[in-house]
Amino acid sequence: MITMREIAKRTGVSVSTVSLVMNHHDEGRVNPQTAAMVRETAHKLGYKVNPLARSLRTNSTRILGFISDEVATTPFAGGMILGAQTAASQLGYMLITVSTDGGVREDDEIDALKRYGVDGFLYAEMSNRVTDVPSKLLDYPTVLADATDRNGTIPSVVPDEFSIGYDATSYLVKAGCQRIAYVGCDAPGVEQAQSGRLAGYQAALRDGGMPYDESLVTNVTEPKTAVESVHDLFDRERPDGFFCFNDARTLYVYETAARHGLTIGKDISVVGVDHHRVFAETLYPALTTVELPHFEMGYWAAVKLVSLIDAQAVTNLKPPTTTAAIPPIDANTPKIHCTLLKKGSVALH
Amino acid sequence: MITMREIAKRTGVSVSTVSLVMNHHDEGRVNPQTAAMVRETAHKLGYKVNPLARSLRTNSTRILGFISDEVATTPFAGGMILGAQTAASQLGYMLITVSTDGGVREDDEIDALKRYGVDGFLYAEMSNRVTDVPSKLLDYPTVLADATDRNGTIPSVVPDEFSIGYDATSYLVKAGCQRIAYVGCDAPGVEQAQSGRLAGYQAALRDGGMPYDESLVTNVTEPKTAVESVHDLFDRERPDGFFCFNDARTLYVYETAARHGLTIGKDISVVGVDHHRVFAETLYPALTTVELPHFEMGYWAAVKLVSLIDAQAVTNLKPPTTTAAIPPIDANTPKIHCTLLKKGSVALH
DNA sequence: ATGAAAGCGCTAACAC
DNA sequence: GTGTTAGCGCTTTCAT
Repeated sequence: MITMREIAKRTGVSVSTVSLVMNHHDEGRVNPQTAAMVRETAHKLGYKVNPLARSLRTNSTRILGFISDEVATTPFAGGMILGAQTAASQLGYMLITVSTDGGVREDDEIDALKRYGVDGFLYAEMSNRVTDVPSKLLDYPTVLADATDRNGTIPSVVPDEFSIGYDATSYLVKAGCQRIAYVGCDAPGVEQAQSGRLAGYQAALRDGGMPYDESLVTNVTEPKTAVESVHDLFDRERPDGFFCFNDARTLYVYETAARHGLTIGKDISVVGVDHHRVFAETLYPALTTVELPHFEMGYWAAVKLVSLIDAQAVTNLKPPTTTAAIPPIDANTPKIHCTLLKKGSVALH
Repeated sequence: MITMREIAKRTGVSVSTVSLVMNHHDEGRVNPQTAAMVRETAHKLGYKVNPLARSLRTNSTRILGFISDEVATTPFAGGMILGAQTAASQLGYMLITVSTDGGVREDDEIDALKRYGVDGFLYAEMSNRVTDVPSKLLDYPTVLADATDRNGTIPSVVPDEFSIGYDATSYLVKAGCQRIAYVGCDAPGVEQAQSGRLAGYQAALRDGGMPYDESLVTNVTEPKTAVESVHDLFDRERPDGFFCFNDARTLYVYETAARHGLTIGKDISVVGVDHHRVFAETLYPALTTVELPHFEMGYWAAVKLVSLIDAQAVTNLKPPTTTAAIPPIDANTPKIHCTLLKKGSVALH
């Protein structure tokens, strides 16, 4: 490992001078010539600051803690983690991810993260909900992802549920569907997503000049009765378009369609939120999907968190290439409390 | 933050004594009375060692680096991460996870991890393959998960592919199937999995007193032609049992079955490897699944890595409750080079 | 403009 | 048995 002392020795200056230069605190304090030399040898030797040693003095590790459960059970956690990691990496931070499933106690994990000196926390849910932030986080900078704080005091990043419903339904309207059904979800915990998407569905119908008809809406909870109720919807209403709350509900529709001998993309149109990639990629290219912005939520939550920790670190951040589809948000986006993000990608086929 | 100095002051001893006690180096060096006092006040004050400060002296952070790509694109990464994190947590280590998709350069991430002082690396693939370990890892303790090193020098943990094929097929034999098909995969990169599972399939047929018939095997590569070839297999061979290489291939079979008006669990039996949870949970309870031991691979890879770093840290480890299904492996399992793991859970319905 | 020195929390060799 | 001391790599105050 190459240290400041090393490059001080080689340059013939003191460690403090090197420190000043390496931290860009040399403006008007260090001779530009000296500074240049220091920088040069540092670069030549491939010097990198030891963040752990630094943290001993500064009380700042540039480590972010990412907490969530369900990492092992949903395919969506990965996107959020990757988004958060991408932002962290761009800002010179590191991400430590812990999941609290697997029998690991949440409070213990938080303690462990604190021991490792994280500068702040990302607390992520895997489905937009109102949540209680663990009290152990309250004394640290914390940002929620895919959830909002019940008390409204913690900044959070959530998807634009209304737009998801609106865009999906508009797509079906434009596709020429006459009888557009909504296969929703009234399970507890997802009220935010359900109501937002339903409202978007209704608005898109209205803007498309179509009436809102309650009998075209079925809210599915129990897997057991799910196929039945969708089957029922098919028989009763003969919809020609379906907006599905999530992957499971898309499956119900597909199953029912197959049993009725109907082909998606020909006889009926389906737009599903977030269904598993394998469907669209390998089997049902005629399915249209609205992807939840998991990557983007992770990304902007991390940006927000870093801005809380060190406001000026966030200047000159360039948004990630992978999120070309998100609307032009400036570096000072994530507003406090509730930032709306939307991936405008209703894929056309 | 409560430091050693603090508890030294309170107890009236020196910091070094506290250090000795807290590191269990007091045996025969520190008066048991004093030791007890130290321990007591440490406990009372909730003292926790600062691993970062310690690492400055010891060159050991007790942080493990977990590297993989595809965290955002496969639903399986989460299980491995959780397994690794669980083991790390049990052994007093922390896990920093980085993924190299998202445009982040692998070498850069490795450098970053080194800067943060990781003691070793877990390098994970999302499908059992022969891989080249990045040269940047060669000077650190490293363990592969779901992959083997091309040079055979790096320890690795992989699934027992043969048993997967054998168990799945045996299940179909026991279920009374007469014509058992294998829907395999001959895409490049998964040769290990494909050949192992195929061999298991053949062995189970043999042991079941059934002939191996090549025309019952179809190896699917291209999604485009996939449904066709499975359709073809249905028409040509009229199998009554299917062993499917992975979730996509299970889907092809389900699709084809639906189109033929056949019901899984009634007309035909299907055993699929690792298909998405949502299938079994919400729609097709009659599907039988063999789950790849992602959690276990992550878990044992981490155990192995820690044993490389600090052999005696691994004593008195108790295996995680979540892996009750894995065979009784002792703490000294992961053998060097190639440890075979198997989740013996062919779920019966 | 630069360096000496102190100290972050901890470990370990060495004295007493 | 226990304390003193030095030092890990870095930042920062204070002399010079």
